[in-house]
Amino acid sequence: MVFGLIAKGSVTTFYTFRFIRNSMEWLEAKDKFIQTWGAMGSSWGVSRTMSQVHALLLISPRPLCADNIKDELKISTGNANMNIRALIDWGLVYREMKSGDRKEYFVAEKDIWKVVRQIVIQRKKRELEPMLRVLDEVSDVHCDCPDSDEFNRIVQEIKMFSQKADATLDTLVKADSNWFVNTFLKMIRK
Amino acid sequence: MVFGLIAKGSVTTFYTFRFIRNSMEWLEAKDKFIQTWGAMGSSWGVSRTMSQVHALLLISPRPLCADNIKDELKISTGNANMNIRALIDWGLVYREMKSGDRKEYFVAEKDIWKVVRQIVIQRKKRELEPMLRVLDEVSDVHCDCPDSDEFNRIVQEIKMFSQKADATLDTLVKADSNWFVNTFLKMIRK
DNA sequence: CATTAGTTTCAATGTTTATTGAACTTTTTT
DNA sequence: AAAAAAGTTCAATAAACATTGAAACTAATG
Repeated sequence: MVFGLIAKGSVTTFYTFRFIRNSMEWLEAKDKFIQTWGAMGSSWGVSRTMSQVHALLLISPRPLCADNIKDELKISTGNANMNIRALIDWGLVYREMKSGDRKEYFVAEKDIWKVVRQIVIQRKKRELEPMLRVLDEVSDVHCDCPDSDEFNRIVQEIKMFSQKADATLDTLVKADSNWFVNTFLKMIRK
Repeated sequence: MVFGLIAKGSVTTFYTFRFIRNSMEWLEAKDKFIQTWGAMGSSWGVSRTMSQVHALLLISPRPLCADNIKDELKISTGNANMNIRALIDWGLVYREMKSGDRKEYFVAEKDIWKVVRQIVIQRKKRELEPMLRVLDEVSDVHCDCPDSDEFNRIVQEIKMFSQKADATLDTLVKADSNWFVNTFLKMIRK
């Protein structure tokens, strides 16, 4: 290992070059993860900033307060607040109090299986179930127009598929982490 | 059944009320389906108009040309063109020629299982695989900073989960429609 | 009970993303 | 080979969506 002496103001500080190089890598890696998680969010219909706040909390070993998040991501107080609240609504982040401190702190759910489960539960409720209701409303419309047969056929097909997906997701959501891993390992093998 | 006579300009037209009522319902149903499919798209990161074009083609019993789509959805020629092309890129819509007509016509893939499969293939390629590459890049960064351990732990967990998901989706994509239905029926029952 | 630290709200503003429309290219017809 | 018809591109514009910042609110402290 190579060592080095670096003057910093009047204090001479002792570092290993390896530490310096990896320290850079670490900051880059952290930033890249947050940016990528944010971009992924936005291509799945979740706001970029909300995903970035989520990423930041996921990799943080300790609870963060709104101010920490605001500073790290260089966003406004209001924005931080709104996105933290949205994450709590999604059930992906928990509030936490420290005794002797009136600030609120936040921690992310760290168990990835629980995170995915929670997202499935929420999107099912927010999108799949309303879609099923609409499919019911529009299905079985009779008329002498030549096009309504095809409409009914397709709507029926989508409805049946969605119901199947809905039921499957229910099962998935009730299952625990091991069940998930095992089932899909089995699926992969055959 | 109840009949009615309705004066329309100088011509007296003969309708059944039932036809009139259901004709309204049909147009409403069609519109509601297109609107809902569009809204669903936009909450999953797909442009509203692209999803609407998809919906329109899904329920159409015959191939449509760009002009039909432009008129039905009241959008510009350029917009129609761009979104049709994007749907072809996604593998959800096919080009079709009619002999004795120089216009291009378009048909949607109507087998819902194939539609879902195609979307899975595309999103896997466009999002899951790039994400896996980034996770590889940022994983296993060592440094003396106190936070890198948690970072590595979480990145590792996400990486393992994503690899599992990736493999599972590969299996799903290779499977045929019946396999899908049967497997998930089994999953639902136990 | 006034002060302060922390949180929430929301109109104004800024940013991103989608759409138009007109110019341009390509292909077919006369 | 000119005209017509269809298809494509893209800069300007419009619409959707996210962010700020300042004011309002709430709860804890001296």
